[in-house]
Amino acid sequence: ALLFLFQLSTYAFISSNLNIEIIIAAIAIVFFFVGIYINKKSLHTPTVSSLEINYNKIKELDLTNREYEVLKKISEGLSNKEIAAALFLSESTIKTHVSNLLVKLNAKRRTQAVQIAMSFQII
Amino acid sequence: ALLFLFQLSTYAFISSNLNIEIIIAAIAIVFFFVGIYINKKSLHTPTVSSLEINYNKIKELDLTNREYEVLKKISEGLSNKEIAAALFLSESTIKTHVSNLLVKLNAKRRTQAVQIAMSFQII
DNA sequence: AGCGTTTTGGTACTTAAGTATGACCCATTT
DNA sequence: AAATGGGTCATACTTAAGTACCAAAACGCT
Repeated sequence: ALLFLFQLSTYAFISSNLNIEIIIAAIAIVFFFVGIYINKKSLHTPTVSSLEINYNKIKELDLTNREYEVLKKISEGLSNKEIAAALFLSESTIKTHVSNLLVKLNAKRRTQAVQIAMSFQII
Repeated sequence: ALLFLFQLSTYAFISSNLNIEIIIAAIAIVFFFVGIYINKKSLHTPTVSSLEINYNKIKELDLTNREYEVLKKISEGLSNKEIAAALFLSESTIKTHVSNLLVKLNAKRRTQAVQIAMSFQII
């Protein structure tokens, strides 16, 4: 893509009879933004990795889909009743999931579960 | 600086008798790296700020020192009893602080308080 | 069809969290 | 000296959270 852009620039210069300054400016601007684009791509990998979810860890912890869904809702600050309403389930079911969740995350409380989940980068 | 670079490019082209492709390539490369540099500068500011604590927001929320200390302990996943032990206070005192904290953060639960505090970047 | 797991839900219980109110101490401000 | 704000702690109460145990429906898999 870069090579194509470069060849396009050369061709545009040879074939056109535009002002030299304008051609140079155009090339400069294009490659300026190409630089920005490439840089953003390469930077996003390490930057986002700290925000990316470690799916392997989720499997390693043996969290089921529902348990993980509940975990995310807990981290959003929802009560069991609110989670139940959000997922169209009974509060009993949420309590079951939460209880299993705490065991798997080795947490005593939901607040600690959130803390542990963040340290594992699974939320 | 950018304008200077641009003018330098134009001057280099006019005064030299180098191959056109080489000139274009040189300009492309230079501005490509200028783009990377500018992008890195502008990206680094918000990246770091997302990890910094917004002390103005703490004042704005009218949180006292103790309330803020308790908030941090809550975010670490500690129970009221554990916070009391950590700060050498009674559980009653912690409950008072937590209650005031929830009002000031407009939260219904401690988990929500953590979520709100994170969104305000005060923890 | 049978097996294991997931998901769901219930009852009964204990513990933690959160609210409301009042009181006291201490330092700072008026 | 009196008022103010921060911090401490208590009692009494309500609500939420969490545990233990059980049971059944639902799902994927061989």
